[in-house]
Order: sequence, then C-alpha cells, then structure tokens
Amino acid sequence: MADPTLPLLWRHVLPADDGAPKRGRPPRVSVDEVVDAAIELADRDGLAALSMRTLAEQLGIGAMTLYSYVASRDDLVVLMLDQVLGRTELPPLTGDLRARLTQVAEVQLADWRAHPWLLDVVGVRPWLGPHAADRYEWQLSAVEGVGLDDIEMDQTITLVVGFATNVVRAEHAVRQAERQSGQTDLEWWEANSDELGRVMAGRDYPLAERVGSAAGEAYQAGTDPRRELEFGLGRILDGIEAYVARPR
Amino acid sequence: MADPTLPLLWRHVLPADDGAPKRGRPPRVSVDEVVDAAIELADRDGLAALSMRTLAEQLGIGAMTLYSYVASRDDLVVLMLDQVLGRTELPPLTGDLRARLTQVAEVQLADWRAHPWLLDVVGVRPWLGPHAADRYEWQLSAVEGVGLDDIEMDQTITLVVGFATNVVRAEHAVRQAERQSGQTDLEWWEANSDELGRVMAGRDYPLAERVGSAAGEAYQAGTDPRRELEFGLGRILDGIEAYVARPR
DNA sequence: CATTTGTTCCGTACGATGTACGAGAAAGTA
DNA sequence: TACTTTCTCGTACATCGTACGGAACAAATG
Repeated sequence: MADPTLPLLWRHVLPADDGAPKRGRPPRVSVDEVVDAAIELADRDGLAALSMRTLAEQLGIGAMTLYSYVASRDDLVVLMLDQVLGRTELPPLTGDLRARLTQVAEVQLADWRAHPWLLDVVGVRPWLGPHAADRYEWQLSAVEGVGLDDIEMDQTITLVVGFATNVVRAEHAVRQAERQSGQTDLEWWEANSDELGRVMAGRDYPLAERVGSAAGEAYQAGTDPRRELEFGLGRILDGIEAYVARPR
Repeated sequence: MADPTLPLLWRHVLPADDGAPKRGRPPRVSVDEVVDAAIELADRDGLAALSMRTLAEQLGIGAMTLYSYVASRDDLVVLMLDQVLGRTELPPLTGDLRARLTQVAEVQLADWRAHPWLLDVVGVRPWLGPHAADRYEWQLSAVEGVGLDDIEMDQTITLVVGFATNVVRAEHAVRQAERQSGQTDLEWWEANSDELGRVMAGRDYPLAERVGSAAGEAYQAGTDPRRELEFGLGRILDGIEAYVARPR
C-alpha cells in the first residue's frame, strides 16, 4: 500500500538507518548518477526521447540494470523532477509582496525554461519530494503575513506559478512546432500563406488577422517574448495587490 | 513545402473544386467519421491510449487503412483538435468587459474539461484550422474597443485562456495521479502519512503543512474546486479592468 | 580454501506502438 | 472484357517498457 518510491525520493535526508549493504555485488553506479544522466538526456532531446535503453547506454550499463535503481520509467521521472528542483538555490525573498511574487515567478520561469521536459511531467502528487516541499514552503513564504488566509495563499501561488509555467509552455510550443515541421514559424507562414489564402477564401477574420500580424511583427522584431510575461504578470500582480489592500 | 494537412483541415469550407472522385474504389468511411471516432476514444481513455490499431478496430477497418485518410497520428490529433473546437457553439458575448472575459474563460473551461486530452495536444501551430480561427476571432471580440492595442489584446486573451486551461490541468492531474496509483488522494495520504512522517523527520515545513492541510480539508468538503477559478480569475480580471481604466 | 548468502547485473523475450511497402480488391470507363 | 483509378490492408520492422531468471560478484561463514 505504501508508495515504495517515497524512501527513494527522500534518500538524502533519511537517517542512515540502513546504510549501504555490506555484502553482495557492489552497484556500478548510483541512483543520483542515473537520475542526473536522465536529466541530461531529457534536457537535450526531451522527455519523449528518453528511453531506458539510451539511458543505460549513456551510463555504460545494461538496460535492465536500471530497474535495480528505479522501479519504472515513471518512477524515474518523479526522481528527475525532485532532483532538478533541488539544483536551484532558492534566493531569499526580499522587498514588498510584488517583488517577492516576481521572484517566485522568475525562478519558476528560469527552471522550466532550462528543463522544458518539466512541462511533460504530469500526474505526480504534489509535496512528493524534499525539494518540491522546500520549494512550496519557499513560495508560500512570499505571501505569508500579508492578510491572505491559508487557501488564498495557496491559490495565489498557484496563480503566479501557473502563469509563469504557461509562458514557458507557449515558448516551448513554438520550438516544438518548428522542430516537428522542420521550418521556422516565419518559413512556415511564407510557405503556406498562399494555400491559407486560398483555403480561407470567403471567410474573413478581421480581428484575428490584424492582431495576429501585429503580434507576429512584434515577436519577430523583439527576439525576447518577455512582453507577455511583463503584461500578464503585471495584471496578475495588480489584481493581487488590490485584493490584499481591499477594505475589510 | 506546403503543409499537406491544411486542405484537410479546411475541407468543409473549401470550394468543391475537386469533389469526390468518380472512379475507383469508394472509401468505406469518411475523414469526419475517423476523427469523430478518435475523439470518442480519446474522451474515454485519453490521448495516450488512442492507438491507430484500436481506432481502426473501432471503425471496423484495417489499421493501415487509416493512412488513406490522415497522413499520420500527429495529423489526426490536429484534425481532432479543430473538430472538437467546432462542436461548441460560441455564445454571443454580452455585458461589460469583465462579463465577456468570464464567458471566454468558461467556454475554455467547459471544452477542456469535456476533452482533457486537449491538454496533451502540443506543438500545433495556432490559427491552423477554421474552428481555431473562429474561436480566436470570437475571443478577440471580447476585448475589442476597450482601449487595448493589438498586442495587449492578444496578451489579455492568452492570459485568461491560459488560466482557465491551468484550472483544468490541475483538476486533471489529480485524476491522473489517482488512476496511476489506483488510490484516491485521501487514500494515498492515509497510506503514506506514516512513511512521510518518518521520512520528513527533522525537517519541518510550517507553512506548507498549515496551508496544505487547510487546502486539503477545503477541497475535501467542497467537491467543487471552483474556488480556484473564482479567486484566480477574479484577480486577473481585477488587474485587467484596472489596466483598461488606467489614466493615459 | 570452499561454500553459502546476499546483491547487482543483464541477455532474452513479449506485447504494443507508429508506419513503410506493395499487392490485392473494387469501382467507373472504354 | 480489359483498363484505369482509387481505396484496402496483411506483413514487416524498428522501438518502446519491462517480466523473468540465471550469471557474476563480494562478503560472510565453514
């Protein structure tokens, strides 16, 4: 009944009750090496391209040997998540509420940008690992004592972190589409504008065309799509500040 | 160079330039039937469980026959996306900006809740299909004429729609975790609380524990996690309204 | 030193997946 | 009837996660 992955997740903070076994064949690698190698592969080629066989080859061991370190590929992904969260040193939160929440968003943004496969990690229970727990505690400390109740604190963090994640998701979707079709957004548009015009004959999308082309030009010129981050996070933080400052 | 899926996506609005071929063996099903059956299977078991073989069996045709209708599984998913978007009749947007954006969020929420596999559809270029285009136009009309420039209009829609999608993502993640482990959130917690306590010995997470248990109780009692929707969307709309009403 | 015991290692194998290939089947046309 | 055009689909291949069971190895034991 008890989840067998839990002790593995918390292996570094566990008391050395049962240290390394004295007898038996010594392991050739460690769980950390396995997980680190998996993270490296996922960083390079994405989570879908991470197979047990390629991971084993990377480590110089047999494919099935991996299963003496992790119970399954899904388990491995859970370990990867917590391990990669642990690499980021969470900076002390300073300044007012707005500044603190901005820091929370920026850490999320940087981590998910550096490891886009985190977008594909789903179905994991929150709280699971020590670094996830550390991070949640850190995030909550950004909104502690400002007048929100417990549930509102959770909702605020969910809102800000979810938005930052969505920014990365949008950025990643563009790269994904480019990789999939083998042509950049601009190339695709040029190659398909004729066909699109032919196909859309008779229909018109006045707003979509105007806004779409404006957005296309802007994102073309400014290589930095930080604009969406600024606008969206700006509005969210405005809303949160107003809520915290509301008369009660 | 031109994307061969485009004509397929727009097949219903295309002029009947080249109608059904007169000669040759007649097809046993139609593209719409294929896509509808795929949507049905994805609704039931998720996108990952949708295989070309099971889909073919559902349709009573051979697996490879599917490839005379769609170019690949990825293509099929693109068609599914646009087809499912087309099933929703977009209601006329009424009321003030806040009301209109709320309607936009609610439509997104309802559609993604009804078809959670939409969360897994990634790497698709926006604008692609007729129904996606219709919807984007409809969404933009909710913020037209309120004083936002083109880019801000796009960013506003992205913000609201992205938030609604995240709500569904959170709901779906819980179900996913339950299905994966075979036990509900509550059961898992009960089965693992001892182990968690043992493993977290020496560490404490004062905020996370307080907030986490409060959230757990609240979400337990209220079967409706509409709370997050209300709070998050409320703050976002507050921020947008304030921005629109800002002195200039 | 020989044997036992506790581990880890990993070759083989199975079922599932997407799909390339090419031959066969079914319709209209000549 | 023969030909052309179009759709159908059985077979095959590479790749995936991983169940199984014995081989390899190190320490403990005799």
